[in-house]
Amino acid sequence: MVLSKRLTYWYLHNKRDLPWRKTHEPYHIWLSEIMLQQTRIEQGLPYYYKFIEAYPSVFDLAKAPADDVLKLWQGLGYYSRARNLHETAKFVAFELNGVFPDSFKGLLKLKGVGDYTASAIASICYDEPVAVVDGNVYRVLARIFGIDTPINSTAGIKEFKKLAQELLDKKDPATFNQAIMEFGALHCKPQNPKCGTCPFNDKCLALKNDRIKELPVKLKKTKVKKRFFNYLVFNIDDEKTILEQRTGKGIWNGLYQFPLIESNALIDEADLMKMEDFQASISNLKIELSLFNEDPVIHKLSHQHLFTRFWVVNSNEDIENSIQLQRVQDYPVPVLIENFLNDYLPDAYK
DNA sequence: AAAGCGGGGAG
DNA sequence: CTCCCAGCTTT
Repeated sequence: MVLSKRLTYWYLHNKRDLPWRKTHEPYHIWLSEIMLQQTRIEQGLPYYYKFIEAYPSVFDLAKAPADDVLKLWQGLGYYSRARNLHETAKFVAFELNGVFPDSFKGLLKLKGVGDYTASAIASICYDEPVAVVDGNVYRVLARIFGIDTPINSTAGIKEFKKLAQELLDKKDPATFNQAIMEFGALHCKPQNPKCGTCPFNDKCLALKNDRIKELPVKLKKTKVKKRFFNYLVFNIDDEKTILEQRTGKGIWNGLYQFPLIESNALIDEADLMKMEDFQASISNLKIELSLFNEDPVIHKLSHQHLFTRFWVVNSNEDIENSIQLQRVQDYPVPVLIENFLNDYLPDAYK
């Protein structure tokens, strides 16, 4: 039997009941696909529900303030996705009269939509025969066909896309694409794949050659960089503080945080007082410093470990641009800040 | 071609 | 601890 037939048979009997599988509306499919980029379904699911409730149509999303969108995205990570999501919503709503492009080529032009996402939307919404290649597809194909070309090499990306496109059921690309991904997620898993009950265990080259654990091949892991964050949590008359919005190309672009002093190592109060950035932050204020956490919080990102200390800067003099402490939770903040706030803010403020 | 971008779950 | 997740963009 051809691969696509076995795959779709497996899919029909094993697929999960997911909300975006009840619709072919481009807005909902697009929203789910952006959210699920590099994100597990279990993690993205609650966000999907939140977004379709807050923004039932692309027009609602387009009209929303950027900070509201980021706030709703808070905790999901890769925040450029949220910024691109909003940009694309505005483009579709205001430039395309709310109608999404109806082809792979057209979809590919949208911000935040790459080869995978354009293929997913085009196949699911418009039955266009374009194969998706996500992490699941790489794994399933690498194993069944015993391919050891690195999946994140230029050659690998080309090779796997070509193979997936050949295998694709051109008559029902929507089902095939979702089937191969679901199969990778539930059956041909990274660890402990269920080879014993696999519909392909008669032909899988990786199983035959005992290479399940080697495939797929992925090029080198990046090394983690250590950074040292000192947040200045201003406490003005026990009612106000300062937040700043992150800008630029680094982590958490667009999110808010307390004034940050970054150092090259863990520092004490005396070191902090000597730093120019710190002196500039407090200007001529009369302050009293207290360290909130002696043991730094180690916030782990994919490529960085952030050793973080929160310094409470008490003062009775007001500062320009200060905001009410209660208002802090209205701003989109990194999980690192959110966790701190849950420890720091009295219950009355939450 | 390589680097950068989050947070969380599984083993 | 390591690996990886319905990847994309920038350099």
